[in-house]
Amino acid sequence: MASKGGLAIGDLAARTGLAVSAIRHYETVGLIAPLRNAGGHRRYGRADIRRLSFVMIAQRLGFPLARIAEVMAGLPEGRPPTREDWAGISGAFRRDIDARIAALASLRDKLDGCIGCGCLSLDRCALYNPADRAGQRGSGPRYLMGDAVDG
Amino acid sequence: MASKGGLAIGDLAARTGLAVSAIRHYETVGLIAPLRNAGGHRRYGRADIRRLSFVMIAQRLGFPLARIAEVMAGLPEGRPPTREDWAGISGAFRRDIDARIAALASLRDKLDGCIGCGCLSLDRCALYNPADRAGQRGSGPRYLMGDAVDG
DNA sequence: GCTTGATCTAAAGTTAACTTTAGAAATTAC
DNA sequence: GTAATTTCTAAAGTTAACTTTAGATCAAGC
Repeated sequence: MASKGGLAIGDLAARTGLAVSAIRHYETVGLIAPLRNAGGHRRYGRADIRRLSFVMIAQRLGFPLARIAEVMAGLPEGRPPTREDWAGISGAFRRDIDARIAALASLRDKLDGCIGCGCLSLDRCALYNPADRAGQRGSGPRYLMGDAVDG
Repeated sequence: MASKGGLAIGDLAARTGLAVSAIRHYETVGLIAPLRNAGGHRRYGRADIRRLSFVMIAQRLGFPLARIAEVMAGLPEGRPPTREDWAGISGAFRRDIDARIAALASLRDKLDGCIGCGCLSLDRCALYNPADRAGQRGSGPRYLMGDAVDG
């Protein structure tokens, strides 16, 4: 492992638990920008471990990579990010999480009400309130609130 | 619109707000099983509106179609489901939702703590606690993180 | 110095949940 | 009884987040 010139992608993978292919993918979507050595191999620095850590946390919280990249664009370019930098960008996530929790709780309560009364009909059910139905457009997978559900 | 022999797929789409293509897709994944008329066109009954309603609600709650199909397999085959039938299967979702809310709240608190203290490091951060990491799906070897890395 | 082993790039495959397209047949409207 | 509309099937396209594959090059161990 090259330690003076930075970590090789395999080393970074071992440290973060991510797959090498995943790290390369994060680069293509703009989450990290490693240097290259003479032979064209990627070399990562200490700050990159932290960046990936943050990506992993944000993902667990249910944020798509595009959103994470957006938020991480707020980190400084030249210098390594400080604790304050991280705290700043995580604030944006906090607000999102709080909103998602509230939405989930509200839906749960409505589910109870609707199923309980047996309405389950489009004209009256609170769950169908059009005002509630946020952006439901486009194709591809829908990212709904909360963590991934597994059976 | 054919009303005596059941609803046509377009009528059902109009009533539920779903796209015709989506309804057909739900059939291929086993969520509904309409009859066919002499010409081979799908005919839906009143119970199908309710089934789709439930699917839409469950989806908004973040459940994948496969899971919804699993749960809906608990509905009766021969007779139309009663309110009790629906209440029974929605109970499974309720428990899931409550768990997800709790998980989100816990993650939010840990995010506050971790970012606040600036640790964001694999060895100590509560967010990396392997015990917390529930559904890690997908293929490929996922390492469990635990190796001390950097302070 | 040679043989592994790691990395490189680019492209294609995967899963979920659909949509879009294409050509044909059934239904409805007038 | 046409013309217009709807529906049919099957296949391919879309998005997100990756993984897999293939062929080539770089780096490391002995």
